[in-house]
Amino acid sequence: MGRSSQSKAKENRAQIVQTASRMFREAGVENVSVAQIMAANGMTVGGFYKHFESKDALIEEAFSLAFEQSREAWDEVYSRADEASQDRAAILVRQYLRNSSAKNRCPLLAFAPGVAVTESERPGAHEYAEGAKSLLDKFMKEKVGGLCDPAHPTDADNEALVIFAAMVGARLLAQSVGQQSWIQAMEAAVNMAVIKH
Amino acid sequence: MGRSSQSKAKENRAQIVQTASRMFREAGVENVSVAQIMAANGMTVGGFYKHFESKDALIEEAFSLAFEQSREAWDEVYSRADEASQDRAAILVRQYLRNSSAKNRCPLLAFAPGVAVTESERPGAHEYAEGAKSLLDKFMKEKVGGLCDPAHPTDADNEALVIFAAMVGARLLAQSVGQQSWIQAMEAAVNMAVIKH
DNA sequence: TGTACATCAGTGAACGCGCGTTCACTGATGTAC
DNA sequence: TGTACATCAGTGAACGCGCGTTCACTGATGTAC
Repeated sequence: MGRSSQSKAKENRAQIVQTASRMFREAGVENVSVAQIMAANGMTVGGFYKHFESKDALIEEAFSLAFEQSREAWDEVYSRADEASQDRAAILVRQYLRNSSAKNRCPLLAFAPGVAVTESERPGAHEYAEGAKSLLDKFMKEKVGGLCDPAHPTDADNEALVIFAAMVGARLLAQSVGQQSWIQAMEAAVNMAVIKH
Repeated sequence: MGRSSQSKAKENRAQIVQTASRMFREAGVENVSVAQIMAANGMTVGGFYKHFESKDALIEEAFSLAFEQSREAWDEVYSRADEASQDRAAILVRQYLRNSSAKNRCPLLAFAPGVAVTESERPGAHEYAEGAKSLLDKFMKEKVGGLCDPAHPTDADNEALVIFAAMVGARLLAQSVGQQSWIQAMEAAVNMAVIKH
């Protein structure tokens, strides 16, 4: 087991980020060790630092990748939705609320900071904020046809913001409370709201 | 420094739970050690296990206390609000969104599980779920005059659920994204929604 | 009330564990001639 | 093309650290007489 070729090494690096992104979403950043990530790729822990400066650096890349893939998934939902049919944003919301398996967990929730700490202290805080903004932008673009001016939101902007916040909040509460009837009521409620507006 | 009196010991125990509840909300359960909690009460770590079986047991009590104090705070907001004036739930929502200091952080967010794990694995999961349900119950009671049947929600139930979810989701996104203009827009949006309905 | 003893709240050092990180080493890959 | 050497991706043991927990000990409190 000596050196890998440059192309293989590059491939390994990408694999590590992808695996970490998945494992972080499934179990949380704190509950996944560097050694576990390497083992999941059939490697040992020592080699990790040939690719990354630290675990925090990996967290940043893994966060960015997770949000990127979420954006792609949202685009796919949009593209599958019949252009002429009902509100496409409503379809996204429905998908979002349904799709609560561990593997596909939304990074907005999986990486959410339970507590707010100074940005420099929390690894990946910058990437999380950027990713959250990008998903919100994508939602607003579809819902109200473009980014609103945060300083002067229109009524339509505000309605869309509420639905976005409710969508995220509903899934947070649903997965926490873990009572099926409440989850269904939450989903029905958000679905109703998104259709009405 | 020998034994404390029984009443003093009981007082110390209550202080530990109160201090832990505050520190957990400020910095997160994972980022506060047993030794730190004891030091904050002017004690050393060894005595902790005369009061609690484990850190997990303290977490459970601290969670319950935090939710209990949140319920009391909500009651106080309700009682201060003029009975005859506008929607009292709207006042609560406004308070909730404004009150984002670290010390008063809502346990719904501070203790939110970023990832869903089996209930037995995550300390305090039961207390969190119960606390979340109790706050939702209190909100629904004020907003639609009583607990709705989760299996057959009315339209008013659904609207209240959306506002509750949006309130929580908005604060989660606001503290994460940390961009003041977005926070204000989020608050304006939720305020508008709660007043309209 | 006073005395002798048992109790036990609190002490602080030590233990065990998992984690992030380091390091000397290996051997296949890349490169210069 | 072949050969000699340098490079460096990956290995796996070891280190340092913080944490939850344990334990022998202390001495004021509680209790029995």
